[in-house]
Amino acid sequence: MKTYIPVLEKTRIFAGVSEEDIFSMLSCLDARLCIYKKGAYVLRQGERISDLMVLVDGTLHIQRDDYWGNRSILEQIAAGEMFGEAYLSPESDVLLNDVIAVENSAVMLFNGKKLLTTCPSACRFHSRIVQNIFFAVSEKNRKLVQKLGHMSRRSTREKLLSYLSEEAVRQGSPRFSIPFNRQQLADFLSVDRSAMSNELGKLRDAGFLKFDKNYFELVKESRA
Amino acid sequence: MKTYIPVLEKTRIFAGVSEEDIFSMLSCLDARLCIYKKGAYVLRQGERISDLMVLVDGTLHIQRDDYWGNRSILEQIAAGEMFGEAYLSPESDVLLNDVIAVENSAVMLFNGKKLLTTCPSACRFHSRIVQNIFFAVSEKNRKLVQKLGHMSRRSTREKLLSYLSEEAVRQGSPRFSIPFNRQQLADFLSVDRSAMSNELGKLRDAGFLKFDKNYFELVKESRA
DNA sequence: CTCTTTCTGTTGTAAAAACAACAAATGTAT
DNA sequence: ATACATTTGTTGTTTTTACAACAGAAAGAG
Repeated sequence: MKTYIPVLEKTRIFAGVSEEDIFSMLSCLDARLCIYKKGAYVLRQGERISDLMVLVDGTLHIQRDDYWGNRSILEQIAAGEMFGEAYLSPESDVLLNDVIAVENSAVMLFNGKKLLTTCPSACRFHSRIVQNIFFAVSEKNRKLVQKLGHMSRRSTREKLLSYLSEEAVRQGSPRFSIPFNRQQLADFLSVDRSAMSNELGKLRDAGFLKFDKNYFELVKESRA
Repeated sequence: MKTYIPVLEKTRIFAGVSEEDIFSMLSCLDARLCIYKKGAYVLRQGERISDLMVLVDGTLHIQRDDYWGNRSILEQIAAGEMFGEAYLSPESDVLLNDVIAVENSAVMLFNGKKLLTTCPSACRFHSRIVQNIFFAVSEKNRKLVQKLGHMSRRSTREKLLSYLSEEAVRQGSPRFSIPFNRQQLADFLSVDRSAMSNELGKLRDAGFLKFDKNYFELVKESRA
């Protein structure tokens, strides 16, 4: 578990807290480490959780498969990011989504109640951490709204352009890589993969963008 | 402003705080009251805010009109609910959406910074309030995820059934009213109004549901 | 009450997406 | 290197949606 303290130091939740202080807080927060193989479920729809989780290694997808087998990916979690923060409230219901490991991953769990209530021992950074979590939930909130912005577009083309142009802005360059393959991107935008591939082809032919695998380049001068 | 203290007492943010205590905190939190006429903009896309807002009277829509005029309603805010909580973080960017009053409304503003940092005067309930806001953001988070669940459905029919069945669960009855008219519901689900009306007719004819205006009734035995 | 505006359901048409099936390209394991 | 599995692009068909236009119902104003 000690191995991952340098990772924790760089996470949002422990922003502004030194490695030694993190170490001293681990036991106070009931910290545990769980390892998941690629493809394994980390959490399942319908579960009830009360821990805050931090992905310290690997990649996760928060997703849901509906009754007919349509998968939709809500979010990709990268190492250093937390998840489950929205379920720390006492009145929160069961999980609505599955969380699966898309590659071998390690997750660190922290007792939610102890995180939110002042602990008896000397956790000087307690209020700082609560505020950090609050900001993190806020940020996730804004991300969800942004994603809703993509999803609310009517056509596959618009969804693609909405997502890709946001990604270009976010990564600060018209040339960027996305963290999805085609099927995953389709699941993320909730569209059909082949139809999306087709639309990508049209956008390329119309001069809007170039791409190779998960590498994209948006082009200003389109000869549409 | 005093008029609305009983309203504030019933809000999430002031849960567990008495009317007198709320009154004494108003000045400490820079409380201000703003009145908006039906149809007026409360906030506009691109603005930067640092206040937490509580709707004390009326109804608001958080929505966005895209370049081509397609409106999408992200959320309806009812009296007693707060908004803007996700923008209290220092690193938050400009607003992505408009907020408009769908009926005459009154909004109370609180200084975001003062809410999050302990104030010099005797605000005994400060940490309680911070936690309240945290839970509120978490709840909004879960709501957004739920809405994403509707939006990720492929067809108008599935979107409708997803939304309506959730509403039935939420209101604890297969008979319920929704807070939208047809155009607003279409904007909320990001579909075409006439196509949606058509689909509603088909669902009614197939025996899935009955409706009259914004009153709906889901039927178990469908003769589809 | 009458006029006007808004809201809702219906229909036909054009456009787009889902679906299915397949081939080419790429990646992986042995 | 070969065999096998996965990913991606392409095409044709079917289904669904968006769009437009309109008529009846309901609501609101004078």
